[in-house]
Amino acid sequence: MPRPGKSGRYHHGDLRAALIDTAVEVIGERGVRGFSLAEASRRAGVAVSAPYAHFADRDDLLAAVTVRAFEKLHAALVPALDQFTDPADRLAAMARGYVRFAATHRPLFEVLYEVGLDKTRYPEIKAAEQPVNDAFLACVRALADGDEALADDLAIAFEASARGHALLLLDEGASPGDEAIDLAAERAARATRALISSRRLLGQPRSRVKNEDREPGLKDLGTAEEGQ
Amino acid sequence: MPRPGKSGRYHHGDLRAALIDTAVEVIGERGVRGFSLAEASRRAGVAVSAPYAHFADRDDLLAAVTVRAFEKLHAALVPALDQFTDPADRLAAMARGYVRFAATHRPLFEVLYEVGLDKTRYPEIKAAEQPVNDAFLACVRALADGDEALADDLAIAFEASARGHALLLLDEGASPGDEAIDLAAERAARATRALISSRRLLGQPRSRVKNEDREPGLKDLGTAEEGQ
DNA sequence: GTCTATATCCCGATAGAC
DNA sequence: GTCTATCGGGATATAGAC
Repeated sequence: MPRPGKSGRYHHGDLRAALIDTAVEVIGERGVRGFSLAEASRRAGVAVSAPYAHFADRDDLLAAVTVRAFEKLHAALVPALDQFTDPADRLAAMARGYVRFAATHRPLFEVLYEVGLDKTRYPEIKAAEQPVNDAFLACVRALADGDEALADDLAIAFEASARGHALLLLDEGASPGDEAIDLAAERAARATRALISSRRLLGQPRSRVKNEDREPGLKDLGTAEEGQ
Repeated sequence: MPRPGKSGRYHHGDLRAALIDTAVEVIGERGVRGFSLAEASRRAGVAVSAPYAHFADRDDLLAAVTVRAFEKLHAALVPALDQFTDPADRLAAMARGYVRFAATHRPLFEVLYEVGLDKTRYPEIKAAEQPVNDAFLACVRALADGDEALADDLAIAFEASARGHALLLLDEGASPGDEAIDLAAERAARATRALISSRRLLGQPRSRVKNEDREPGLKDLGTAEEGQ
C-alpha cells in the first residue's frame, strides 16, 4: 500500500484502485460503452495520461473492473449459499442473491455481460468467473441426480430466469434500498423453485423419455420431486 | 414511393427509410451506444447533415428504429400464435418466436431494451409496443383463470425466462442460420411450459391461498429469507 | 508515477449555397 | 432535400519534462 509521503507530488496511494472505483462510477452513469478513460481520470483527479502507468489501455482497465465484478458477485452469493444445505434451497437463494446483486451493484452487473472483451485475451476474467460457476453448477448437479442432460437443462433454465428477473428489475429503474428489489428477488427465487419442481419438462425429447412427462393441467406436480 | 427521377441530384427515393436500414446495420456492429448518425449517413452515401432533413436528431432516428423493432417483433410473433388455440401452446410458441427473433434480428432485439429513450417523449414507441404486450397478456390471463395476481406472477416469470434465454443465446454469439437457435428456442418453450405447470408456486404468500398448493417435498416456501 | 502538451480522430449540430 | 463547410467538444494514445 504505497502512501503519498512528503513528496512534492499531490497524488495517490493507489491510483490503480482509485481508477477502478471511478470507472465503476462512470459506468453507472454512462454504461460500459459510454465509459471513457478520460472521464475516469478526471474524477480521480489525475491527468488523462496517468492511467497509462497502470493500464495498457482502456480495455485493460475494463478487464480489471470485470474481475472486480465477478469477485463481488461471488462474495454476494456465498453467504446466501451458506445458509442452506438443500440444493433447491441453495439454488433459490442464489437466484435471490443474484437479483439483489444486480440492483445493488448495477454498474458491476452491467459489466458482467456488456464488456464484450475477448476472454482468451484476459484470462484473469475467466479465473474470476470460475468460483461463481462452480458453486452454481454444484447446486444444479445435485438436483439432476446424475442425469447430466437434465443438469444442463436446469442450469440454462435457471440462468435465463435469474438473469431475466434481474434485467426486468433494472428496467424498472430500481435503485439500492428500493422495495422492488426484495419483491423481484423473491420472484426469482420462486421461479427457480417452479423450474426445479417441473424440471423433468425441460428436457428435449431425447432418445427415451425418463418416466412420463405428459403435460399435466396442474396436478401431477408430484413427479418432479425426489431430489429432496 | 418517391423515385429519384432525372434530377441532377444523385439521391434517394426514400432517404428516411434508407437511414433506418443503415442504422440497424451500424447498431448490429457497434451496439446502440456505439451507433453514430455520421456513420449511418456515410453508409447511406449522403452527407452527415442530410439526416437532419428527416430526423430532428440522433435520438429521433433511434426512436424510428425502435418502432421498427417492435413492429418486426410483433410480425415475428403473430404467425407462431396463430398456430395454436391452447393458451399454454400459445405462450410456449411466443417464447420460441421471441428467442428466434432475438437471434435472427439481433440489432433490433438490442434496440428493444437498450435505446433508453424516454417513452413519454416518443409515444410512437409505446404505440408500437402495445400489440405485442396485448397478445402476450391475453395468453397469460387465460392461464391464470381470473386470478389477476397469478397472471402477474406468470407474466413476469415468463418474460424473464424468455428474455434470459434470448440473451444466453446471443452471448454464445449465435448468428442467423445457426442450429443453436432452434435449440435455445425450444429450451425457452419448454421452460415456459415448466413455469406454467408450476405456476401456483410463483405467488407471494398472499393473504389467503386459493385452494391448496402445498408443494410436496418443498416445505416452507413461504418465508424464504436472506439474500446477502 | 504523474504532468503538460500534442497528434489524430470522430461526433452532433448548424449555416448557407444550390 | 441535399451539399459543403465549420464550430465546439470529447476521446485515445504518445512524447518528453520533472
